[in-house]
Amino acid sequence: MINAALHALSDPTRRAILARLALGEATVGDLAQPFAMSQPAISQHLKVLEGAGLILRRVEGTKRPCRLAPQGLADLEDWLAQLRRAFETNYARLDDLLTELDKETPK
Amino acid sequence: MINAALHALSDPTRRAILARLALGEATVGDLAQPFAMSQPAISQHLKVLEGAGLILRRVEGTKRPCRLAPQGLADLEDWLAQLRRAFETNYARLDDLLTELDKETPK
DNA sequence: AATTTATATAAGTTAATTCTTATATAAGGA
DNA sequence: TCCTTATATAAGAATTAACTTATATAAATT
Repeated sequence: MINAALHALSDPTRRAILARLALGEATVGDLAQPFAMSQPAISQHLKVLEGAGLILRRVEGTKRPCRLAPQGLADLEDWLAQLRRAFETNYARLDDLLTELDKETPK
Repeated sequence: MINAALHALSDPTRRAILARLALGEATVGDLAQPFAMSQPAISQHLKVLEGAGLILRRVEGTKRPCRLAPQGLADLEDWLAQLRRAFETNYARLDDLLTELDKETPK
């Protein structure tokens, strides 16, 4: 799932869609409007975001209002936190060592 | 910059490389070894990671030891935290709205 | 019932990505 | 110096991604 999430987030248009959704629910039309891009293109991006668990949609007549899915960030946060922990436990010594090496090579 | 970072992270091989580097410094050869992939392929991934500010390299004779770039990690965390806040505030607001709607529709 | 509105899906195109193999470069060791 | 090791770069092939236009569907409006 982290793969789907990061793939979804790697596209600037999709990130802009998320930013817009942070302001509140929006329909596909609302979301498409600010972009110089066709409606199907936006629908395709929304499918990717939904597949990654980053947005939710409901049915309201012919509209499909979208909103952010807070749970969708959890896996990504876990992954990043894990990377951070490993980094912290394994790099303390290395950083000191590299600093020392720098001092030994003055100029 | 966040664009380059997220693009870099969208590839599973590159994420695996970062995970390996979280355990400590490694040369290109070290990094290539666990993968069923040629050395040039790994070098190309490393170039992407370096360009995204996620790794640092030093020169040590003919070797090029790589390590995680603390700033790259920090920037990512900041971005993700910001995204999390956006997700949460929107969720809270929507929650309030739905609660209000509930009150207005008593049973 | 016919038309319009909101969205989805299909098919095709172009461009970007990720590999490959072949080759270049530069430091280390015999 | 010659050979080997470690890595980078170039060029090309295969795959995937991100668009497009055309069309389908289903609810809302007239």
